[in-house]
Amino acid sequence: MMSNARTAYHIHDHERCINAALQLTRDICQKNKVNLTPTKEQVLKLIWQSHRPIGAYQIQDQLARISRKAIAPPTVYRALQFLTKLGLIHKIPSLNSFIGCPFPNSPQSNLFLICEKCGNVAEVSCRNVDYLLQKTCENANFNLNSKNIELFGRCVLCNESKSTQKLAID
Amino acid sequence: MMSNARTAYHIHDHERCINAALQLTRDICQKNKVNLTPTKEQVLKLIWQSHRPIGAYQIQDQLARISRKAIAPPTVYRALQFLTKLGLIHKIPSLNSFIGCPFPNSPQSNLFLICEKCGNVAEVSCRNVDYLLQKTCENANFNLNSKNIELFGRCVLCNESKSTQKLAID
DNA sequence: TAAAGTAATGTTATATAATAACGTTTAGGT
DNA sequence: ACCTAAACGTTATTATATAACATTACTTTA
Repeated sequence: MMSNARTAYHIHDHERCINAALQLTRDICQKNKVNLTPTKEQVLKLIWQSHRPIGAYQIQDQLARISRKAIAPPTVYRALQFLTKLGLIHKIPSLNSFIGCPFPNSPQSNLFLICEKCGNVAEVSCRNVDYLLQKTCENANFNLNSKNIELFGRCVLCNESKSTQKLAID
Repeated sequence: MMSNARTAYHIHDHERCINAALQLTRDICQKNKVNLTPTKEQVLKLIWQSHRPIGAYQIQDQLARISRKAIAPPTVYRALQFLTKLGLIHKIPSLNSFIGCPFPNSPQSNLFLICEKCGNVAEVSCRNVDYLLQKTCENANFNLNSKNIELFGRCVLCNESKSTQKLAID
């Protein structure tokens, strides 16, 4: 089982998350012989600014501020599509927003642990879950292709500190 | 394990699905002492017209045609919220659309089996999956509240007939 | 280096989904 | 008949996403 819950939900050196994501991204782009342009890299960085998913129009705003010029939605959505195809980011449909994938090379599909209090999202990649869902689908004669698994609840930090809201990242 | 995959993905007497849903709905409204108005009942029927999820604006169109007057989005969204709160319908976030719940009384949360070819969606309610996800969350110190589990693939019918597209309902 | 080709980005407009805020109607209860 | 609360209507707006086409920039080849 792979998970980034330990880091995502605790105070940590987030620069390391960003750098790791960037390095992985460059590797994967090279491997796939696709061009990671400055805009796309910037979008990835913006998505990785925290463990909270971010909406396309928030990205648009921030991108416009950074590049000191107007950015139209298609620019953002193109970058998002590019990164999504490579498995570097995920869309969380119920939040209409996007999050960086901590282990884009994982063969399993991911569960999203979405903290309803602090908004941080961790990913878990788990063979057992994959296997059971596969079996469940087989029972229903359903040929499984892909999954979106969103789990809502409270992360450790938010659970411990009922009253005072602490954020792992802000 | 409860599932409506057998009916949803096969040719069947859909009137029975509709009637069962209506009956359950009336019971549940009575139990909860809430008022199932004609509009809300009509929206439920429209959602249950097939096993394919339907968008709010499709509902709006059809409702307008049936009632021979203009219907504004809030009317539809109010009905959708009402029905959702009672667990009678579900939103499928990745499709921005709504589907009738075949077993609103189930204690487990549901998996959606979404056929990418014919668009029909079946639900599966499964203790094992619930249990495993609960355990997985506990491992991550995550306090699970609710889930949205969307599984994409091919239903039996669409899998068998690779070329000719058959629809269980149309 | 010029021309041609292709990838990336810009631009404009529009489609689609959802909600806010407030006014009006209507069905029961007294 | 009058009051109340729920439901519904109305208007406007916000949020999310994409289509279609123009322009730029980068690459490759002649």
